[in-house]
Amino acid sequence: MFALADCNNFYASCERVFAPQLEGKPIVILSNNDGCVIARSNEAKALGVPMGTPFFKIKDMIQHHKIHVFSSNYRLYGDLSNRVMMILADMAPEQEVYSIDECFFDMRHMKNASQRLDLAQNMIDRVKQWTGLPLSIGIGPTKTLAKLANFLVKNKRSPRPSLCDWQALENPLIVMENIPVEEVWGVGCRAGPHLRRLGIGTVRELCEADPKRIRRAFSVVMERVVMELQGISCLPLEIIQPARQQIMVSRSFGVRISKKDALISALTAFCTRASEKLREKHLYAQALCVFVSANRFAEKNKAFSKSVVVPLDEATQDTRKIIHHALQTLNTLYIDGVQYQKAGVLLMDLYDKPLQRFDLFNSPSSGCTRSTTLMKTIDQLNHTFGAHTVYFASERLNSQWRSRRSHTSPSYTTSWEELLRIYAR
DNA sequence: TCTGGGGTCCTAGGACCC
DNA sequence: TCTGGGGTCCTAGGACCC
Repeated sequence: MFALADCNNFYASCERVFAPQLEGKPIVILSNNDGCVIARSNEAKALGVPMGTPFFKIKDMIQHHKIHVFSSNYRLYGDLSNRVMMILADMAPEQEVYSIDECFFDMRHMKNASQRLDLAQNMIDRVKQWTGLPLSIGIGPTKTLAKLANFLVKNKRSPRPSLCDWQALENPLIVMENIPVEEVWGVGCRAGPHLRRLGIGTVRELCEADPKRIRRAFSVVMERVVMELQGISCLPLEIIQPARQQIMVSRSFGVRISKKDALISALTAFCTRASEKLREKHLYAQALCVFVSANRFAEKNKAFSKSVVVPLDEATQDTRKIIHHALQTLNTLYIDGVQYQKAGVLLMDLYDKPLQRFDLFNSPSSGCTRSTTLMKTIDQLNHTFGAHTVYFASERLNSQWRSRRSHTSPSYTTSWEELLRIYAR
């Protein structure tokens, strides 16, 4: 048995924890650069704000319905997510953190359904009391069915308000009959229409399909989805996070930029952050990819995108080396006159130990330890005295590219300056 | 005018080996 | 006229997730 715990409308709920006057009011959260709607409160969903819409297309609607708008505040959401995950980890032995607002648990050890329901209810109550965040829990014999149980909770089709045990449903086939196939975990926007063309439109129809036929028409992934719906567990709990395979940092720019120094500045910032992530995870990169693009929504002949992969002769986690290679690459990518909209850096071929190829005739240089010490010192300074206490100078050449964030809430839980203030009269 | 960021896995096809 | 069989590894592109 698996349980899936999921925070309701996570980003919107995080904002509400520190702005309780917004309880019951419609809220939307925007992506970086205030581009698209990426989270909505129930009230905003009810008003018909679609997920993923560009903000500029719904500005009138926002004003008309007095919808509250927030730029995304990942420091706040990340911190609250950690708190929720820690609370839950304390209550159940085996936890897989699946995303910023979701985690799976192993519930095999729970003898009966009432024990499972009690534990789940305790989790919901404790998270609400300790963090102020609302949680839903779905329980099922496979991860996919636990997800589906969670869907029932979110859509108020569960017998209980915040949790649902698939095993306790009186007639699961009838329930499946009334859920469109697109709601299944693993069926995306491409497979949905394809399944419908094959005469499979509901979860029940997918559950009753022949797995081998589905495998031929799709792939082993969809075959597993069918089996999971049938109650055959194919996706185990992943308690130990598998090692990262790549680390990416990229941003859309606040305005279109055409000057090379703005791109240099942006890439320096991206490389700095990517290298920090590398060191946080104790990894070394053996290759990197640099990419730049112009407006991707332009007509085909105007849309422009270019990327270059650079293999490194030595795996590294040294920000200087990564910046050096990225900026060298920029010389071959940059075209005068292009209006750039986005750029990024991707670190690839990650290893948990440096792959060192020493010179056959010389002893290992001391460069390695010097580099480690320098990076550690920089990280410590920035950790102790705040981000950007020390940085690489080329980051400040031109800050034209910085993203728009016009509706940001304070970092209530991660910055002394931005703590919530309460006044007494 | 304006459209996010960061990941994973699978498959097909090409290159190469004996 | 007629051109094998059985592998591995790598990469690009597609699909999916939150």
